[in-house]
Amino acid sequence: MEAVRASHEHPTAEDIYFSVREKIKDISLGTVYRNLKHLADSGKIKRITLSDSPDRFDGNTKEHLHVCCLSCGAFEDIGSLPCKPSLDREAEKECGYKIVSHETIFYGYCKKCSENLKIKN
Amino acid sequence: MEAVRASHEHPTAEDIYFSVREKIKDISLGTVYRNLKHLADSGKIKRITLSDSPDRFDGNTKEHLHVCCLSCGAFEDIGSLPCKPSLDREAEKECGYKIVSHETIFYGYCKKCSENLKIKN
DNA sequence: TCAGTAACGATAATCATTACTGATAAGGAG
DNA sequence: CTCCTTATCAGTAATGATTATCGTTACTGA
Repeated sequence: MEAVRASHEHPTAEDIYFSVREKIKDISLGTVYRNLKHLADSGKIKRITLSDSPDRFDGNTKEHLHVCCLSCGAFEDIGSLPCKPSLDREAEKECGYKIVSHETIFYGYCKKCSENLKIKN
Repeated sequence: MEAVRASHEHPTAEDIYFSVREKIKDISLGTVYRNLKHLADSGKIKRITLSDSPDRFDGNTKEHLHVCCLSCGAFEDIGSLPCKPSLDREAEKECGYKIVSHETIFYGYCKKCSENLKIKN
């Protein structure tokens, strides 16, 4: 839990594994997965699933936006752009579901990758 | 391609496999995966990745919203709710990425599942 | 007709994740 | 303290979706 909260970089299970190993030298990867699952199921952390990359975990459970680089896979928060809090209610009216949350991910190219691509073309 | 377009229910690779098999009786699952990958990579269809379920594919490449049932896994479009077209530009300004698209998924409980849950409690 | 390429079916390999298995430790109840 | 229960762990096997490989077959165009 500390390890997930400490990192602001949406660590993967493996990242967590290595960071926890600095304190608990013989913890096993299975234990990390098990506890991440418990934390995610109980809502204390958030699991983020992307294609072509292992799941990431986010200690910040407040709704916020994410952006993902299609070239290098970098994954960051978009801190400041507000997400309309009324959106869930609107969606609820539209589809008849009881909405509890939503997740928005932007896809694009980070600064470094867009420059590399420009040079190549 | 036809099979993906024909279904409006965000089929999984396996769904596609069975539906294509009605026309091409001995097509293999590998071929289905291979072609779905080509179509998705070239932008002709969209791949949707969720946790705890296989990837789904969407023949409708126009931006639109999705909703997913946390209990039964049902997955549908939210047809009518508009997604602000300016959102990508706003996000771009905030994070410095060159944004090309975004994906929003709402999570909640479908009609049937919310009723079942009410009865249980 | 034939070389070159593209796509296929079948199956093996991969990789993230989860399940299983003993072993060990912790917390009562008597 | 001793027995019993419960929980957690490390280590490892199993799972399941997806991708890669391989040998073969189908298509194309000169």
